[in-house]
Amino acid sequence: MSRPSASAAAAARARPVFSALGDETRLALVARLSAGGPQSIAQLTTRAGVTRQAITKHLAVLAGAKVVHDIRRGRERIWELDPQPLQDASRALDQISRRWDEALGRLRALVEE
Amino acid sequence: MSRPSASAAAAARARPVFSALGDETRLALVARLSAGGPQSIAQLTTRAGVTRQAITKHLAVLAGAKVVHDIRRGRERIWELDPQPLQDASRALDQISRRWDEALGRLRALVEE
DNA sequence: CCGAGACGCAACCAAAAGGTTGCATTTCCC
DNA sequence: GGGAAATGCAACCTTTTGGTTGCGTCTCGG
Repeated sequence: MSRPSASAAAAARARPVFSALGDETRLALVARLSAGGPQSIAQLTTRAGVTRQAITKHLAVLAGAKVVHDIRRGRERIWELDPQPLQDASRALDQISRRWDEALGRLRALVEE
Repeated sequence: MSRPSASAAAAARARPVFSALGDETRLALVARLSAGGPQSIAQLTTRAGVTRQAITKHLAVLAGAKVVHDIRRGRERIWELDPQPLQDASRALDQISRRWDEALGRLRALVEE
């Protein structure tokens, strides 16, 4: 098995992703990019409820967490989802749950012995 | 299959969890509870780097996201992990990744036709 | 060529977050 | 009984966050 700190380290690495997805606007952006594919800032701003500049800032935060990346094309900037960090974060959460189950099992064994 | 908004709704429900885990101290608390089982505030404060009051506040935030819950026992308050919301969040992230793969596939098909 | 479309940059602002200190309470246990 | 342990409550402070407005720049297309 893994060392005690293995899942904790994985979670720590995923922390920027959690932080980025914790905001409602940003999570909506990710959902949109996930379902609608690569889109420009102007496109992502429509029906977002906030200014284009706000969207730009949010995209920068998401990019900082490696959740999205941009591709410049002419006068526009296309943003695309990066699924890998999301997968990693997903696995990290799963490991935390599993580790808890193990800890619970050990506790029960301790009580019943 | 699910409707277009299915994974988005799941993600939206998981947002409080992401928000809660986005903080370094809180993520460390979750990791500790996950690996070490139920613990009191005093225990969780040791080697945390911040005050007991700060820990108390963080636990309140985690409780708000249903990630932990407390059990009062005598003069102390035991905090325990709640794995279900973490599992749900994990699945939500997974679905976002999958949906992106589908969208990518449709895009490629569109280009190559 | 030149107007409109798509962005970038910077200053500024109000609210929320993270943290601390000080003091009151409740519960153990010698 | 009484001190120490474990917490709760509240006021206060600083930094970060999310958002806006204003203006300049680059690019496409008729």
